[in-house]
Amino acid sequence: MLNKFYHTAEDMIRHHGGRATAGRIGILATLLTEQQAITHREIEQRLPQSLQLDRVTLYRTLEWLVENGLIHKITSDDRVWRYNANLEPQSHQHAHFKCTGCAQVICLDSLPIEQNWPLPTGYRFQEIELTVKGLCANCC
Amino acid sequence: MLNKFYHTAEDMIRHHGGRATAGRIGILATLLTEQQAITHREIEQRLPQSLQLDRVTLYRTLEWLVENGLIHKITSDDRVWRYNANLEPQSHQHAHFKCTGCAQVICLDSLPIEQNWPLPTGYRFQEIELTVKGLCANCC
DNA sequence: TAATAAGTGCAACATTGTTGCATTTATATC
DNA sequence: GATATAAATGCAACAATGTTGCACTTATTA
Repeated sequence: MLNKFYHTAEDMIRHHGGRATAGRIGILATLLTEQQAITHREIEQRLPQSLQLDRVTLYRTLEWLVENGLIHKITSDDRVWRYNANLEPQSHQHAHFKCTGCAQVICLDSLPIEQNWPLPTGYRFQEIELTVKGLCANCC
Repeated sequence: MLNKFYHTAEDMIRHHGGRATAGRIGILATLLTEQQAITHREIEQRLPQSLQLDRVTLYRTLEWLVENGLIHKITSDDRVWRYNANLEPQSHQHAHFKCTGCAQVICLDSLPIEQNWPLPTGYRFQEIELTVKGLCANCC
């Protein structure tokens, strides 16, 4: 199952002019398999034993993947970044759902986010961060 | 100017059955004077020299004020909590604006947040966190 | 004024993320 | 295929934010 994503991951990385290292491919493939956004620590745990990376390398690789638009990272109230692969590169503007029971985070692509927010005069809109909190199906 | 808020702060604290200590009153009064949400560190800097509190006490006092609904705290992408006094106790559900230039955070009470978000089946809505990012009047 | 629970200060710790620098490696070129 | 080189990695140390345990102090009650 994971193998399928290794090839995809390598392609995505090469398309962005980056070196296709084992670390990058493994990390991106791991994120591609996930149906949810996961933390640095969770990524570490899911990497195969043949691919044990240094914490710092993982942080730097994630940063590179974000900068190149292959993944995106999500703020949360527990002060931990969560990462999710960008299946469709163009749609970064979407909302997220966080379960207050198990801390699971998923992307809510279905939520359209209009950009007409009434700000104080003199303020300029850039982007919006929207997190819906509640209980997931398992925690209900 | 600050004195006016000390009396208000003390009243608010006593109404909630808490001890009216110098620390609590000073911290709440400081937050009441602010037109924006400020961080733990900024609160520390704004406290009068006659009231120098331990970091831990400040954290615990803020926690108490949040639990008692006198202030609320706001997540941000820089992993730092920001605190704001609750002028109208009932209206916790509002959006925030964060300036990407100076990191200033203000409350956008004018934004109505409807609660009809289409979640996956089996999911239950609890609350919503909404942060609009952009440039404030000073940074434009 | 004294008793007591509530609040505070200090030290140590935990978690998450970052920086500097030497070493290793993927890729381009020969 | 061998080699040069920039890019990526690993290690150690550090930084920022927040938490825990426990002894001490203080606001409140009686």
